[in-house]
Amino acid sequence: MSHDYDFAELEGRWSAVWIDGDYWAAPEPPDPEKKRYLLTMYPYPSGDMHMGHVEIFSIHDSIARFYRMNGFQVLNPFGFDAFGLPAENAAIKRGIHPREWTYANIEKIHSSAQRLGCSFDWARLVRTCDPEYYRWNQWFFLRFFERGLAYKKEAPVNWCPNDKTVLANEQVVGGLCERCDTPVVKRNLSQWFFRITDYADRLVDDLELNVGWTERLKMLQRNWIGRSSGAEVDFRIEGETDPVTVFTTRPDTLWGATFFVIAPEHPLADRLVAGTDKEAELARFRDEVSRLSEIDRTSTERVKRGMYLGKHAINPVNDEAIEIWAADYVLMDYGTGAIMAVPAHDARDFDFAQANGLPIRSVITPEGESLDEGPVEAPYSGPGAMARSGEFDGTPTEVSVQKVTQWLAERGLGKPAINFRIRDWLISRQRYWGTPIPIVFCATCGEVPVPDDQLPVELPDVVDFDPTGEESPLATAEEWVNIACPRCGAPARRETDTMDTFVDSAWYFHRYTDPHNDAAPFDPEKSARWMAIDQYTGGIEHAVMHLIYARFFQKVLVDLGMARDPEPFPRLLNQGIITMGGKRMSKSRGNIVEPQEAFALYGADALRLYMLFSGPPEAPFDWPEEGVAAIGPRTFTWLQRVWRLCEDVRALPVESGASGEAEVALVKMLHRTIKVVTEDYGNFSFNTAIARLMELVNDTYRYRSTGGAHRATLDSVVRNLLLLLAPMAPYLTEEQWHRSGEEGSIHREGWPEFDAGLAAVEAVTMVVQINGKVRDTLEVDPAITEDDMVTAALASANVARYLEGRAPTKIITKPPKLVSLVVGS
RNA sequence: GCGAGAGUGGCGGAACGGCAGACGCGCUGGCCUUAGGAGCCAGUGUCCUUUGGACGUGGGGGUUCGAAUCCCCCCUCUCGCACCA
Repeated sequence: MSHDYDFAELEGRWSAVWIDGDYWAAPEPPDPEKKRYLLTMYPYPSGDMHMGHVEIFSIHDSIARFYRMNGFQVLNPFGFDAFGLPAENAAIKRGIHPREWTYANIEKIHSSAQRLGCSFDWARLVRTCDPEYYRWNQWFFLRFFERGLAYKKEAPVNWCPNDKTVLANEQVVGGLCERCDTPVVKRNLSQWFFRITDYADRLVDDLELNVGWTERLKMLQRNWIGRSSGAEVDFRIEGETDPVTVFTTRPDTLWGATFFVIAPEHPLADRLVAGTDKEAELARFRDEVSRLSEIDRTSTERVKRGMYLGKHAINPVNDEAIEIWAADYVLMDYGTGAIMAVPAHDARDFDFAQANGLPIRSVITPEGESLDEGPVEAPYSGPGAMARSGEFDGTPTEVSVQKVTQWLAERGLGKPAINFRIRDWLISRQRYWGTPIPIVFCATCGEVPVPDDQLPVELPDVVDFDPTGEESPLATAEEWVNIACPRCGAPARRETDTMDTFVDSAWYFHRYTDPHNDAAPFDPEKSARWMAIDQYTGGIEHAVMHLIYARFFQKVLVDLGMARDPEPFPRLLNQGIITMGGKRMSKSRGNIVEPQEAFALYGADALRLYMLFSGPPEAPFDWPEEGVAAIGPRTFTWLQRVWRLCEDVRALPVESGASGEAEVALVKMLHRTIKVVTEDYGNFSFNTAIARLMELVNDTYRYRSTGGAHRATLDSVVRNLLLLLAPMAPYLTEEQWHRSGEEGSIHREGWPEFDAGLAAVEAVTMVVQINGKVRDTLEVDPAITEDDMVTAALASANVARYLEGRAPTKIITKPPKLVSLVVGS
């Protein structure tokens, strides 16, 4: 047996043992009290794993192993988010099938994850591009369709001219395509949507259940859903029979409405100008607006533009006739596409009123101020008392919104209303590599769902999957497209769009609980045994995509009777992103670092420790310029140091040395280490856990270098050190565990326990402060009384020197660590 | 513009109302070695001549016996939303 740390040899050997022995299989059924479902976001196979994956898998795997050693029954599954655009684009570039490219990458990541020592339950591996998986996407689509939660409508949608497909709102970031950064344009298309807006309220309310989410993430979702409550108010329109409804969060400012604005695209605009000389002007204006890009239109720098439509609206609270304008700052797809403009109390209305010489009337008086009779200098949108509002004058903001709304409702002029920013989830994609939407279009029957027993609708082997921009590549598979209508048998055509891949990831965590079920997506009973997920780990970049879609799906599953928990992942750990030169690591930027070189030079354990030691899991991590070489000095040499310590101890004669003061000190250090390292694991504070273990190793070396050789003490140190290190460095610890003659895997051992007496410190450093400045430190018994502390402090020569004979006017004691003396100057 | 978070040695980071800089990198020195980009041991915030002391956590103010930590203002950076009525 070699005595060197031959990481390559031992890591290869143990990896095979663990995998062949199915070491990480979750017990079935689990004990409900002892179960832990630990999930990490499954990767997209766009190549080999990169350092971002290495980081999150290192964190996640350490958590999983820690729980296992603490006696929990752990489900720790893995899979691949295998459908999607990059596969197709790569395939087009290389002239191969996306499937080929995808499976090749799955192989790479699969083997890298095993090489890294991830303790996934490999038998549960899920690949979303397998028909055995995606048939259930189709099955869910049909359930959604039955309940009216999936529907097709024509609407202006986000179109990425580069990827030649539509995108959901969540996939447009700053007006650019989330994947390729191309500016997105609007196109009017008939598309499939999931009715996520029906769940908007629950999605906001239930955020509170996610106790293990950061406030930041909850707020991100809250903002994205954008719930605002207020009132809908009906305005009569000159020359129209039906009133037009506006949405406002400030019905208390109704008396200050001095004009009325509708979106240029609003159908009312056409009717108002029909037959007047303004017809052409409106057409021109609308054309100008439509040619603006999303980015330009939403720029706050831009001057708001609009035109008077020549007609008036009647303010229902005072029957005042106010001008109706069309303006580009009012959006057709929020609220009702029409607003009442209150320039005195809304910055946008104020800007527009000033630019167009429209009247401005203040109707809210800030607290403690009287109504200003002069011209309004700036909009005031804060709270205050109502004014110039008839019977409501003096009503404060806290109650005015509610009172006015009620007053409107009683007169049939309006009602309470809630508006959301979130839009229905657009799930159609005009691309090949995805789940076919299981719908058939029949001339007589319309949209006909594919019957369950005909699922899966398998993806045909289309040769030309280059997107045309007009039609999904699936449309070229004539034999596949043209089928008989499942209802009437007449010739019909299949839907040729595929589903957004975020549908796949919206429920994959349920599939893991029952991955081989061929009669249902999963058995709800099996799922209920493991759900909800006890700890989810993954990137923050999914804050408003995957994490909202999956929460939505979960709620639908609850409504379908297939799930119990309202929230799927109440605890979520977002790892910090890995950057290189300050830029996010990504395939498209070409700054990906793959782990193979690190595996070869330093091994998986050193790489894992390097990632964990770099800082807290949530902190961003900039990959160093020296690259992989940084692993050497930071963690590889330390692992060698641990290795040598183990070998050194084992070479000592069993009867060597005698137990004395030095041994007791070392044992106490060991127990303190067990205590704090256990706490650190509990807080996912791996960097400090490693620091504590380094201190233990340093103390042990110091003990050896000063002649210490008590074998029994050292054996205990080594044994516990290995156990504490095992979740983070699974290979070295397993090897040394066996070299020490232990039976069985270290990863199936129980977590070490500390002796409270031994872990307690017997002397603490007591600080003596005078007027807040440290003047002396004394070693004292932790059980010291306050009186003894003061006595000891006053007995200090240093303290006496600073007191210069003066008696302290105040003495503060914080036993046993601090005495603070206050003296007058 | 609105909202949130963060600023600590040469570097990654500890501490989060009680000895600032744990641990590590880097650097310096010693030991060992035929040799070392190996290993072991020690030192390493800045300034002052010292035993010892002064200063020090982006800047300014405040609360407190005591502030990196709590509060207010400002600066810088990062992230999110961006005409959402």
